[in-house]
Amino acid sequence: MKTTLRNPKRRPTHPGAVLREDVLPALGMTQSRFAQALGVSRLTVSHLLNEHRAVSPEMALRLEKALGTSAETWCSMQAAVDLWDSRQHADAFAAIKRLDDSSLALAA
Amino acid sequence: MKTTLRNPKRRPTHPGAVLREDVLPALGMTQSRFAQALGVSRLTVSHLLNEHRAVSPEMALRLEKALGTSAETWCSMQAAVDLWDSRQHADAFAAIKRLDDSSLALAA
DNA sequence: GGTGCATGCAATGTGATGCGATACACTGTA
DNA sequence: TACAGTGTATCGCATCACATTGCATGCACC
Repeated sequence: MKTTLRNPKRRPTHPGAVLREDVLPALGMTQSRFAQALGVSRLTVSHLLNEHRAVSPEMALRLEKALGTSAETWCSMQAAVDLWDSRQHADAFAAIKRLDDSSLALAA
Repeated sequence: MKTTLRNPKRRPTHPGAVLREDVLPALGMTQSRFAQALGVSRLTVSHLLNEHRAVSPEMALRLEKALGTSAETWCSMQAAVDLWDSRQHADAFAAIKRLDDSSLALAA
């Protein structure tokens, strides 16, 4: 195997999944009312819950204010997904070689 | 006080500052050669070093491959800056009110 | 069956942004 | 003087978050 610490090959949980499976059911709110509470359109919530859109920093702050959860948490979850997705086509970075202290002086 | 754990009120360090003040000097590389090593244009590096551009997930992976530092670290630094910036005009979210368990059932 | 609500999705427009290319100006050094 | 390194401005391109409108489905209730 190539990777990694724990959890080899699964995509990290999308923040939208948490909202869809945990938060909204716990609140007993519809997407429309949740969207109203956040001050965004129904579409924005729908896209987010279906993992068709990422949590933006502003959305993270909205969730923080509405839910009391830290915006950092939402951003971290989103960043994990973004990074995982980017890693999937890591062949784009295959040509990048390590620059360590030994390579710098010589690489003139 | 409104916030938070330790809350310096200072803008978090931009990842570009780390590259500019620590990484590049330690490597003894010019921006142009660093850009070559990363496989991006000179402009991209320059903008990043001057904090005119954010570290994208792809750029974080490039830095990870070239420097050996984890992409998560770069993304976390960037997310901290983004969140701090968004918080500066938090008045945009002032209308959002807390949705706790007490408000849900009644809020029909 | 009909009505209305909740949801998903497509199309369109706007603004922001990451990136590249080109170009120009400034600075320091050979 | 000439060149390398850098900062910055402008254009063009692609992506994306978000709003709006419209349309479709599924479901509950009358």
